[in-house]
Amino acid sequence: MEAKESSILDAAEKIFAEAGFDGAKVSDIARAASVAEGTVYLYYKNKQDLLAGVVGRFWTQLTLGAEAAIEPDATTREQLEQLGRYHLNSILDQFEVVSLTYRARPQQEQDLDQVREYVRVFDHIMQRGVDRGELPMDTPIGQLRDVFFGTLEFSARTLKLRDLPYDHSVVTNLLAIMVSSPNAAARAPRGKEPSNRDLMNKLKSIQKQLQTSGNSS
Amino acid sequence: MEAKESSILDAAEKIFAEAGFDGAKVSDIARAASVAEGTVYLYYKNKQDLLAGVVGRFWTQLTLGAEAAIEPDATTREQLEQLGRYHLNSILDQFEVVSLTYRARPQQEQDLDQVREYVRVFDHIMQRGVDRGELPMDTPIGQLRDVFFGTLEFSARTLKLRDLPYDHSVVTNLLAIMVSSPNAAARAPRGKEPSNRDLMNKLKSIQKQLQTSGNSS
DNA sequence: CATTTAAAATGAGTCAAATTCAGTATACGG
DNA sequence: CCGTATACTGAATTTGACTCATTTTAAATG
Repeated sequence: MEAKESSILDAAEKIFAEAGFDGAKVSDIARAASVAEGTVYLYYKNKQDLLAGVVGRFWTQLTLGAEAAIEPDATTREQLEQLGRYHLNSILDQFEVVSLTYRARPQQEQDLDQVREYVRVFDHIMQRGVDRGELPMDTPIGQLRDVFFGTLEFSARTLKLRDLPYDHSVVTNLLAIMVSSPNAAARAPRGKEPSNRDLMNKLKSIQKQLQTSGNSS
Repeated sequence: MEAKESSILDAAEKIFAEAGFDGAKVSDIARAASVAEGTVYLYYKNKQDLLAGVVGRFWTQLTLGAEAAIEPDATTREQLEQLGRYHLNSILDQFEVVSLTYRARPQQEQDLDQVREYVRVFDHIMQRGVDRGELPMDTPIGQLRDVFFGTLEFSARTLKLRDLPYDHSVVTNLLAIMVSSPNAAARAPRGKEPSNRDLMNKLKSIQKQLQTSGNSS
């Protein structure tokens, strides 16, 4: 049965989440799934592998959710905000499973495939942004990805530690940092250097002046 | 003996680092420390506690090293760069122990005290920066801390994954983002938007043209 | 020194789970 | 209805953390 496998995963997710990896007994998981202990081992090589199954499914779901949460024709910045909001919300919500991700990646192994796939959602947004020239990229995408996910994950941990709920300012501030805000110039009139727009305007006016001058001569 | 305790820690660190927490047998650690298995339990309540000892010692060392790596009268930005460089180097260097930190923090528990202490090094730098008005703070320090450590940790993971060595650009770019860089404008001439310098040059050339035109007429 | 006593160390034995596997049940094609 | 393959079971095995009765070491005392 196909359904049995997912019933085992459900049971495992529940037990792992409430007891942690070490605290969860395979026998408990088997019981919760209404299955004999040996049956679990027909579907998963061992307890580690079972955890990988749970965690992998979680990240796959997360990828689907993220793709749904992003409006295809929003600006890059808006999309990043959508992803950021979605990501932070999700990992806060399922903090236990996220933490278990580290346990599913034993000693020196590659990341889970499903995590790598999830991360691609970010890469696609950024790539599109660069292609369209919406982003003044002076940092490689790969590095910005670490900024994005690293910051959000650590922020989530901090919020959990302090028992605080989702805080949108985390996402807002992160984006303000990562993407030099489109209205930064308007917001920050204190810089001593003139903005490009200022220069461009002056340039246009001089050009007009030049044309006029040329015509008249 | 005091020395015996640290010899056990040394052995544990070695075995944990090469075999991971689950792979490490207490009997192996005992053997490596030239001590009977029971003796380990005289110093540490259990295997978890032993791991906490190893990890705690690591972060304490890291705090000392960080304080030594920071020049007291450098600017805030310089200090952040020093800490960033030191941090990234260290966690790359002892990646296994850093990873074990997650295992030493079982299910929902507070961070290790030693980690919290380490993090204070960052807070002090930032606080001083704010007090002196060197930083245009529009994001709370707590959030910037998550940006700083989150980014560096994820970057380290990425580098390890790709088998790459320390990359200073990670620190540089992080700082460029966190602290609005003083020379950012001058450094990035390649964006599709013309840089200020480009505009300024064009402006100057047009102006010259205008003058010439004006003179001739 | 010999002797007492406390502290430190030992390692064989206990025990809780993860994992295996010989045997049993179920389903399905002929 | 039978034969066979597949799915399932749970008792038996194995592994390794942890305990504790016993032994060793070291310091204090006379």
